[in-house]
Amino acid sequence: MTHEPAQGTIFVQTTLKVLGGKWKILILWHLKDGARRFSELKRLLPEITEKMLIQQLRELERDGIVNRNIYSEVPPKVEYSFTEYGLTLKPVLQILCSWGENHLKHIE
Amino acid sequence: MTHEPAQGTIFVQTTLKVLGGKWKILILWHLKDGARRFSELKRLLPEITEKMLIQQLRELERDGIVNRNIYSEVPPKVEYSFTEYGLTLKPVLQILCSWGENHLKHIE
DNA sequence: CAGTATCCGCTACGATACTG
DNA sequence: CAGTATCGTAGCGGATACTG
Repeated sequence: MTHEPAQGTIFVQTTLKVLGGKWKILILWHLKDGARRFSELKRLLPEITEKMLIQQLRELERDGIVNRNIYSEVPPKVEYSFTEYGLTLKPVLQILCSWGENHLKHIE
Repeated sequence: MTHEPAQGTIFVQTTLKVLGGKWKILILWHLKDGARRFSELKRLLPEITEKMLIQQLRELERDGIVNRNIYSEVPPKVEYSFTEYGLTLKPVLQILCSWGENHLKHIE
């Protein structure tokens, strides 16, 4: 499938709107193999602040990419996972990863 | 090819470093079908300022993604195009575009 | 045409403290 | 554990004017 540059611009921008933000792609990367608890994500992304983590998760939730599953326990437990629709992003994540891997080899 | 999440993080971050910046992906999108002059890119991206355009082009040049071809004419003519290595990004751009196209259908 | 050079506002992001 | 609530700031990006 080929795209006219003019039209394609809109499509690319759409994707960028959903995946934009400093942390979203990285968050999704850590969700791609299964659900993660809030605290797990914090541990996996040591640089991120709680504020940013929750903010970006909320936006991904609003865009229908991730689910927020609340377990009514004590202590509280919340897990984030891909929605079925969110799974369509996996090839995107995969190619971003592969390109980066190749680029590291290329520049060393 | 599957990646361990831990390692993969580095790869994804690498890609993000190269493609990061508000305009880079869009600039590359317009270069993907052939060389473009500076003024063409300005016209194709009406929202971008000259400063940002040149800045992002320079960074892409430094990363070996695009070539800057100067024609010693009057008036001056400069064309930007993918390097051979930069062409490896085309599949990435293509998938970002396709996903966005599908997402637009999905949300309407 | 293809840039540079300044100046500056905004907001995305961070640090910290607190809560159900 | 899983969040809120404030407050503060760096630096990304915009506006404008100028140049080879």
